Amino acid sequence: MAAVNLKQLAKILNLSISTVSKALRDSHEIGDATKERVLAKAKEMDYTPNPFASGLRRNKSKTIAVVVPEVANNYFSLAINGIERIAQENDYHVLIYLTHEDIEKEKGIMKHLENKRVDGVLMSVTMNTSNQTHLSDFQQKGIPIVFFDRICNEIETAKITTDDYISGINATKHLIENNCKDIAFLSLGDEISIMQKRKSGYLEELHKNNMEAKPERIVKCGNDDEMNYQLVKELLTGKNKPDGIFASVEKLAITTYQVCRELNINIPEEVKIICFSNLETASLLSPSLSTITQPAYNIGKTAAEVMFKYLDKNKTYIPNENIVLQSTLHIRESSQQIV
Amino acid sequence: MAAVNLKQLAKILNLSISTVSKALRDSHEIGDATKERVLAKAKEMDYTPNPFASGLRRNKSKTIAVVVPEVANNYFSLAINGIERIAQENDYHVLIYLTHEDIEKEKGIMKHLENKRVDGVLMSVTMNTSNQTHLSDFQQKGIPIVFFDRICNEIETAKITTDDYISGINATKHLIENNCKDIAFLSLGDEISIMQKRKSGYLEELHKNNMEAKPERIVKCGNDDEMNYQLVKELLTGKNKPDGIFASVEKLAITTYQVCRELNINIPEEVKIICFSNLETASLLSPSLSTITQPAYNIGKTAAEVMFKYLDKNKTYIPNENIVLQSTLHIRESSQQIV
DNA sequence: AATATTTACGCAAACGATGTAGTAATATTA
DNA sequence: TAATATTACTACATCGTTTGCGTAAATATT
Repeated sequence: MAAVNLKQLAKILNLSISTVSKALRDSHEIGDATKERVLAKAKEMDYTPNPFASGLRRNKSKTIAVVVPEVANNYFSLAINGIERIAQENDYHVLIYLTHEDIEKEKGIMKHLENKRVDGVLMSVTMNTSNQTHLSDFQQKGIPIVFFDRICNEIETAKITTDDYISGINATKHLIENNCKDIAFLSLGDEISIMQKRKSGYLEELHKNNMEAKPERIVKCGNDDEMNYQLVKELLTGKNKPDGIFASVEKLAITTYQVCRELNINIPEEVKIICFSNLETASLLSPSLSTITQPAYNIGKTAAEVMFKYLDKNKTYIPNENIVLQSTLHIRESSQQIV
Repeated sequence: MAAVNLKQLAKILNLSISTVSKALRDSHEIGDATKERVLAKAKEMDYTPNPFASGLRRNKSKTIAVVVPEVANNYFSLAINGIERIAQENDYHVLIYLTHEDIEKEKGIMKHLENKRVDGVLMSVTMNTSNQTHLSDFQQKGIPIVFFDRICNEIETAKITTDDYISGINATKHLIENNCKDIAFLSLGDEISIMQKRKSGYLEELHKNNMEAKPERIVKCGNDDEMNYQLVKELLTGKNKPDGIFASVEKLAITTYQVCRELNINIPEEVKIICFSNLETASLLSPSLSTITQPAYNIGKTAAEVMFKYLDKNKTYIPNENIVLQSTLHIRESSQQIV
């Protein structure tokens, strides 16, 4: 029942503990015959090294943490998929922590991780993470962080993102080409990097087309779905409503669909919609939803690969590096002018 | 930079290591004044115990593992959400492992976990997990397992499920009431418990209505989406197609929607569809999708709660217990007769 | 005042694996 | 043949915490 350890193995084999340990790690100090004997017995007795003992001794946890706002989210769950794949390939374990967009929870989690429980952290920060001292403090402890998607520019390390600015331009351009004259941008807080970039693209493209960027057309949504619903409803109620909506994240597009359904607003006739999304059912929606789709799986995969590139070399310091993957534009019914 | 440990704390406080350790754990052996002094200094120096050292000493990892087929799946991601919540409340960490429906991967993961890396495992087995010796072997090592959703009946422990049999009956009944005469069941392998129960409900209700259960109407799908697409396409091609489809899992319903779109089959006019699903956008699909929705978050939450109930008492043996939560039927357009 | 008890702390042995330093025995070389 | 190198192993300290036991001083009991 109890797990077998080196001591027991050594006694049975009539060898010393260190010999057995070295034999299992294929050390040159041990003769081939002995190695085979040890390996066979170890397999027979189903020996696996105690991770706490070796972790303590070697100061390696063989574990990385993934810190994300949500998991019940198509983007993040795909990213986790990619991360887990690479971690398994590297014989690493993956701890998962959810912040639920709560900056205090994020701080608490980082505090919990400071004591060498993990060899590295892959993270996407909270929409409220403006101050990042808890992250730089964390780095000071000698544990590397790699950011993906929601990055923290002020922290020096590798950052995996998508071409949010270009995508913001393209999405806006597409709406304009489909005859939108008054485009609203549904944002998710101002703090985070991706919002700023997506919004910049939106503003830049409006500017390029000599369209006015009205402040009231930038709707700052948050983590409260009910409140978001009200905000979008306000936006779409009454005469003076926009004829195009660029939702910066998937859930805001879904909210918009729900509002339109309630208010009996026809998409795309009255208002056209496009959004960042990894929704599998985008093409099955009514109407099918135009999306900018991020390579979520690859983002996670890449983030993990970069992390292991440094962990393998026992480097705890990761220099600044920006890896940008491309999103793809999927034009569907929700954003197209009816001809 | 390097994390502070007990030895350093003790030296600074001019106390022995054991006194510091006991003070931090609020032992009665230590005087109040000393305790305060230690606590203050520990906080000041940002001390946190090394998890490997205490894990090794106490034989406790403060970690549970979640083993599931997928994470990019609305059901499992919600369940993980619930699990993570309870784990955080109990000051536990959550390791995540994905089997991708691969029984060999499942075996490998369990082997990895045998060495006391975790205090307990919450799992939903692979669709191919028929033989469960790797699970009973695992239990023998003294680490408790709690199953949720995809349970393993042969293993004695707590199991959290939903009322799949009743739901199977209700879904089938609903299709029959909406005039379906020839209902197909899209299954995901025969091995797993939930499939058997859902199918039993389906068969039972057919029987009750004196409807023939044709073997060719039970389509055994798998993990390969492309192949599933072909299977569903075959089912729906030609004259002799069913007029109702009961998809046992969400992704098969989505596949069915896609096939119907390609073949220009009208839902619900030509074929009615209902499925088990936690899809957030079910009501926004075209047509909106009728679902049996499982309380995924609560299932995860309950599984974790049961686990901690035993872990708190240092019990590694969890007796058989079946906790059944109720799913809810959401009737939408895809399954209703047009009047 | 003598003894018993409590309080408050330190010592040292674990937990299991790892790696350095040491030691016989054998092999190689001058 | 003696000196040196190599091989194949063992002993032991170490990682950072925890915890049973020991003990001196303070307090309580008779």
